[in-house]
Amino acid sequence: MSNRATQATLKIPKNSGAKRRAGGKPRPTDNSSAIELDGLLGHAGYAVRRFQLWIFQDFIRTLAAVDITPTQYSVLTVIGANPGLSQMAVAQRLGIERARLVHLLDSLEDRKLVKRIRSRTDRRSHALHLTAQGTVSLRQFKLLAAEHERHVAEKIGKENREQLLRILSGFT
Amino acid sequence: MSNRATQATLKIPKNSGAKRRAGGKPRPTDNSSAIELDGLLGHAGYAVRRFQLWIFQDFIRTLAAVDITPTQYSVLTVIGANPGLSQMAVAQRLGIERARLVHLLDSLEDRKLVKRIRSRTDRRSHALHLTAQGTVSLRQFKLLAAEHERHVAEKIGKENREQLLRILSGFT
DNA sequence: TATTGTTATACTCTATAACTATA
DNA sequence: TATAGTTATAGAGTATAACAATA
Repeated sequence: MSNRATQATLKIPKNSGAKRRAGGKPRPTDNSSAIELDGLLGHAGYAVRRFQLWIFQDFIRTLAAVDITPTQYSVLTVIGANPGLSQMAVAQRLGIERARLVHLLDSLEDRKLVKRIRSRTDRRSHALHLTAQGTVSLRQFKLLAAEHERHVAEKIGKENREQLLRILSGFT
Repeated sequence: MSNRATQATLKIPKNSGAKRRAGGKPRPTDNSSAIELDGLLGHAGYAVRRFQLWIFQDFIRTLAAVDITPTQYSVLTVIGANPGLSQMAVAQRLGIERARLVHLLDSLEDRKLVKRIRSRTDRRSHALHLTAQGTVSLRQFKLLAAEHERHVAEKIGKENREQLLRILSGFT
């Protein structure tokens, strides 16, 4: 009923910015820039959603060569910083469903970036570790992620980016 | 390949905050608050994603009684402020796929909030209007949305919310 | 009994292509 | 030919429930 999905996924348009409209008389439906957004502009959620679309698109574009999404990056980073973590712990920490993390890890394990090691103390759980290759790769991913972060700074300004991080520091 | 979906949907946990862990000795996987987030904290995208999850959850919770999602609200608001707009125009303006907007409008039309009127000048397109009931309802939705916005201000601070809107004002 | 990881199902959203009716 | 709206399909993500192994 109220458990509704309200996406913020992405979309990297192939024909970005191209194709405006050749000639002919402009029709009322055409002047998209003149469309009134009304109250929407006063809503933090709207701005944040649009910003997140941009930021995720840029992240994916910047890390396209290594084929790593923001979610994959966050999983790798947390495992790298906390070797031996269980799947439950990673899922809770990042707010990912544990059922979904299974598939994410399947993929990362197939790519030899992560390994699951059966815990000896609690054989129900898996201790998560980066592989040697995963450790090396993550270093490269971090360089690219830093580049993405510079794009953010360019887009909204260095000072503004820092203020943003400060304002949202409570959401970890 | 790089056109990947990197969600930010939501999840309103039924058992919010409950169920921690009764007794027994704490296990290494249990101290979620001690888990190192490493570089993630320096990324605007991570903070923004977490913030958006919170904000959408609160929006949905606050408008649960009227069963309106952020996306539905944005569509209604734009139509209300720009009567006669075509579906293409709304879709472009809000960054919604036109194929998806069809279903969104089907639902809003079923609920008698919106009506599609065949354009007389271009019979391919529909001019979108709020119904009388839609106009009345939207006023109520806006009151609830304003209440949601106050929650945001309480959460991050009045000043911070205004700074946020200013920083992200470019993303419309 | 409870928890971890897993599998499975239903639903939402994105991306895409194709179809129709108009232009 | 091109465009607006529609329909359909595939993939990603969320929400849930159920199951096996283990605690």
